[in-house]
Amino acid sequence: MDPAVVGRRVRALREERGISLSTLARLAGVGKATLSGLEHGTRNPTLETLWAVTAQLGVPLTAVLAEPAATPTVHGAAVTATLLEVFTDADATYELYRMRVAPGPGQLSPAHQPGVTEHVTVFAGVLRAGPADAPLTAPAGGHLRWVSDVPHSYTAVGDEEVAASLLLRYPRR
Amino acid sequence: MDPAVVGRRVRALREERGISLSTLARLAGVGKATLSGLEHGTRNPTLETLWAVTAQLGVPLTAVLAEPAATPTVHGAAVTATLLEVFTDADATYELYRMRVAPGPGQLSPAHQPGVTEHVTVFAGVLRAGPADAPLTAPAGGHLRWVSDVPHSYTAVGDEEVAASLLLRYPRR
DNA sequence: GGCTGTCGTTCCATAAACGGAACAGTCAAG
DNA sequence: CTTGACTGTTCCGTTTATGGAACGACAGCC
Repeated sequence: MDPAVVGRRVRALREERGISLSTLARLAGVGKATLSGLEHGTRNPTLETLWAVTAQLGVPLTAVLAEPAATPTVHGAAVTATLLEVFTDADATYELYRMRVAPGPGQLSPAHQPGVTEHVTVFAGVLRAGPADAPLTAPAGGHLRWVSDVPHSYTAVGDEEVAASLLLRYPRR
Repeated sequence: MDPAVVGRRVRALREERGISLSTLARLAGVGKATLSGLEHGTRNPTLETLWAVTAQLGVPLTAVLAEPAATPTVHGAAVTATLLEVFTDADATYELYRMRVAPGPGQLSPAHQPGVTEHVTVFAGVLRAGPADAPLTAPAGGHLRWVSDVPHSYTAVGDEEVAASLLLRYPRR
């Protein structure tokens, strides 16, 4: 992470709108010194400060945070998954992944916590996945679901790479 | 913006991974007091702190900041859907949505082109959806699938808002 | 020339976020 | 029961982010 990048984006957004540092500081209710240091990357701003500034600029917080696009969390050799979204409700937290499974030998993943379930919707290719001792198979358009508190596997059937969405559901304890 | 929401997400992500507050604090190189206060929402964390924690959790900063809100394409009164991804392969085009259905009267959507299918995975709440004359019902964790070349409906059963993922499959003609 | 306004930076006392240590609570082993 | 390792919270001294004030620089105007 690079605070200088965040600072450059804030400054760029401010100058796009043609307002001065002094004015933005006053509107956002932060000190000029704070905003100056933030734009220079010489400070380590507080969430509250960054929020006040970006809200006044009319952009979401995420617009100024330097993100390496996505976060390719490589599960292993055959599977690559990128986290699309995390959300929580009263009963559970969910992680939604976009998943690709390369053809060839599959991949084994260790067990998760008790009660965790996985939900897969296959976009393309044919996927065999589920508990390692009893995997299920789904073609494009199909859907799989299993309790993943045991070791489980992902395998692409045939030569085509599998594209799917993977939803991990973690019940609240 | 609500620091308590950020804190809840951090805690949820940590507990999903089954690691203790003490361990995460040590791995992320922050104090336990800092992490405790962050999870409770009683602190106003620094970007550096939040970055260290989320990086250790393996999620982007945006995952804990309360604003995904990329492209809200409001289907109508009861249903709001945000497009997460578009995917095309040799046979079809897919659109993956995150969908919310508000409790109360449902919503009717007109027919799509012939051959279009919808696949819904319910995360929370109970959803009744499908062809208007023969809707299907699925609880949290359930999955629905229908050919949507006829008018179809979405209705939340009960008082709870429904969260779901919606996959639209458009066959290539 | 002086005067006035605004620009962005720097100085500085205050407030608060920080990490380490001490704390009570829980669980398992002996 | 005692011990030990662990949990998460709270206390507290240190570090640092904060906002107001002072600063020099520049522009327009008299």
